[in-house]
Amino acid sequence: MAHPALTRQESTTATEAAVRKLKHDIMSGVLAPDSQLKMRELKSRYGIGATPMREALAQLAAEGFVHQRAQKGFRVPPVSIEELIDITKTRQIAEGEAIRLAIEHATEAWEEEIVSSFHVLARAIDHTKAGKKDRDHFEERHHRFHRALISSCPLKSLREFCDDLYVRKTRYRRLLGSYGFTAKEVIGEHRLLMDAVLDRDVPRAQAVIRQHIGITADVIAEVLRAKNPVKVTTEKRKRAKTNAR
Amino acid sequence: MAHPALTRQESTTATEAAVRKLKHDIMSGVLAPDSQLKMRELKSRYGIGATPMREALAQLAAEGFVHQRAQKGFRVPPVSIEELIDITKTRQIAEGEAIRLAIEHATEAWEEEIVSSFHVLARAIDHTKAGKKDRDHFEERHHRFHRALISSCPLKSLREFCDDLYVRKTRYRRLLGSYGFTAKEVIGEHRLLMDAVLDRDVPRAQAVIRQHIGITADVIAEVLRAKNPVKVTTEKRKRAKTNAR
DNA sequence: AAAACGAAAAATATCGATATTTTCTTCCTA
DNA sequence: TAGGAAGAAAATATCGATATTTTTCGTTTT
Repeated sequence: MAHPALTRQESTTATEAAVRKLKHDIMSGVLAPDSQLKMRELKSRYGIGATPMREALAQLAAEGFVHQRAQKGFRVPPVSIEELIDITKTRQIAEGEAIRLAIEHATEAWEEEIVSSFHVLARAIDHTKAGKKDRDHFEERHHRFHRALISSCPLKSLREFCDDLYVRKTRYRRLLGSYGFTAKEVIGEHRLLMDAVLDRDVPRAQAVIRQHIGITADVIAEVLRAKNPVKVTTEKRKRAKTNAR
Repeated sequence: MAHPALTRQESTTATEAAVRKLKHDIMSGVLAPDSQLKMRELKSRYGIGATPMREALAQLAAEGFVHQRAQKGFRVPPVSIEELIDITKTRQIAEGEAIRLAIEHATEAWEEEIVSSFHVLARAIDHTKAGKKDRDHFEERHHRFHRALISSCPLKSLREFCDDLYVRKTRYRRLLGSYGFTAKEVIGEHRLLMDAVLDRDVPRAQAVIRQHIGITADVIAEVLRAKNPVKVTTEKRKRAKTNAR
């Protein structure tokens, strides 16, 4: 049976489980940016064989969560301020359009989901103590709220694009641990968003979302720059036993 | 190169070759929409083992070129008018923004690439006889021209999104074989695009690109509807020996 | 007959071992 | 002593076989 290292949830495939866990480990920074992903380590870490491990890597490579070079294996993508800026500006455009469409196609269910996801988010922010588990807890609710804002946008491709950009940016946010906003400020920011959208004020909603996306990125970029003045790329390292669970 | 089954190009991995060929076969309609992709057949068709085949499928599944269901294997994605419309509208928005940015960041190299890719495209259209090889030839040049239009847009994420939408729409175009435009009309359409962009007239360029994207989609949708009044999804079928080469 | 059951067959998912390529060491040479 | 083969070690990519799950198709039961 399959139980070696980590529990494989029932009715789920080994590949799926590996994708989920590997993605999480990359997003949360457990696996450092630019570090090499060696088959040996991955296999034992996630307790599966080469085939599903490789399949998971291929899938994540296609989504951009890992980089691949023929015959050179896989690595965690590096982070760069340039990419953060690119993601941010693109997201300001895409999400601006998505919010406009969402408001133009407003429904009651959409409003309800915004209100309730905001409530849950605000509560999570208040209770968060920056613990590891808490972080996942917060991120899940934060993601849900942002998805809710544009959920009534009828263009699926556009919604998915926004979601992709959201996720890619989240990686940057998470790699920094906490970043100087108080709970009150964070809640306030999101309340502004909710209010503008629920008022169905398109220009204001667009302005607020653009500002929200921009200000967060600015802070992240600043911290990134401070951490690593010139190159962000992590230095070579023999092993990362520390992270090896 | 690119022979029937085997012939793995040097310095290329088996997986990469499989990805390339499988993607082509799906895009060009050699593998019918909604048909099941059986490992046995795929392995022999592309002349590789299970591991790289599976890896290729996983990669294409992440990009949306094949669908996957746990324990049920892989299939060619179905086509639907709804998806075509979704892609079209989203692309009108995304490409409109990308063209605006491209014009705002115009460079000489950008203009040159537009002019030369247009020239090559026009020539290809004139010479095309709708043969199989010719189709690939035309598509390559058509793709190049559309990439050129937005190549000076500084937002990589946005450019890539446009490209993704372009490719997804191309599948619909290709699945229809030819569709009632004369060579002169097609060239004229693209010349309008080129002129508007080179004049650096943002509103006009946006209008033309939106119209260009929309009109093509309208024609495709019409043909699709005619072909398959109710459901587009292909009927079940035991085997597709015809295609199995 | 329709539903329900249960092997047998087929297809998917996974593993362990092997072939291939890259990287690292060591030793030789100019 | 820097440069560079040559061989060893490590890592990647691939294959063939096996375990697991789904599908098929007679057969039985109501």
